[in-house]
Amino acid sequence: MGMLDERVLEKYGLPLTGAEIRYYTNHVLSYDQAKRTPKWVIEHLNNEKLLGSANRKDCKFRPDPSIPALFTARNEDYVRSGWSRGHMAPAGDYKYSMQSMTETFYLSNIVPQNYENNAGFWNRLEIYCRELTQRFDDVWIVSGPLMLPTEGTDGSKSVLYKVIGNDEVAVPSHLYKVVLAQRNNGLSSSLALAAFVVPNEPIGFDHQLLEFQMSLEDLEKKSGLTFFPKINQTHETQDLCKVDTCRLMDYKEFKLYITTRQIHNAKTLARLDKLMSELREHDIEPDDYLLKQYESKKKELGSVASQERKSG
DNA sequence: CGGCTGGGAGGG
DNA sequence: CCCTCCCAGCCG
Repeated sequence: MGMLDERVLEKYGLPLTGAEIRYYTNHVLSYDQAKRTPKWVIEHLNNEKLLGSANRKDCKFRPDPSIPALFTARNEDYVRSGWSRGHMAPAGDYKYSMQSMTETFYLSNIVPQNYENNAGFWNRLEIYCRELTQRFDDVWIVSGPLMLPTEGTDGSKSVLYKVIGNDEVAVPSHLYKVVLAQRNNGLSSSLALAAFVVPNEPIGFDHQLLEFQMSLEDLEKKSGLTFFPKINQTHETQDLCKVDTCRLMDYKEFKLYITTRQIHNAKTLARLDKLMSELREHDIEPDDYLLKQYESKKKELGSVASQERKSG
């Protein structure tokens, strides 16, 4: 009887969610076909993987070719929507592989993210995660969106989220990141873990990362996900923020970091001068590395200018 | 590092 | 004609 029912029930198949696990060259994710965003994205980092010359300027955002057209997000959904395309597995984690970096630009790895949050606090959190590879041997990171409920004036709770574009891509209220770091000591190893939940809004330099730490259990309850299920429960997992800094760059450190890269990418001498004067305005002392980049770029652009004068 | 926009070239 | 691509230039 039961067997017969099953056959009848499944005669034309059971509903599919599209949430099956999807494998890419160096990241893995589960996709939400209704929200047009990932549910979670996992990646692995070590110090070697951060070396290389893959460049995000050679990449472009595009629909994930493996996701059915009916369920995919498109660039038009994001452009002029008021929301930026925020990577979950960051492009900057894939300097070693052009193919891997290209795949992070698939919209299956992207959520609508507040511009300032993306370029600022979240960016600094990603930089901190990369920095962990200097002090740990292996780092695993799971990132994704959350829609957390808010409480109304009558005490009732509801989940309310915006959707953008014709494909109605869901805008998350928060983003989470679970960071697992392993240090090898000969035959044994130690684990440290922390979970962070960050509001999808501008977060200034007056906030510390620790303010956004959440216990793994609480995040699991809110997200409906079980993270790193193969961690041995009897093995002690330390609080990452007790064994490491969980400190993000402050304003001056960040400005110096950004300006160094802007100098590296500068294409005119006027731009170069502007960047240097901005540093002075903000009372930020250039370090040796920045000055070296500056001198090198100044020489390069100077010679280009003289070449153009000769040919023109 | 994280992003967006405008304009021009070129193909259908 | 429109659309796509690429590049310059811009911002935090």
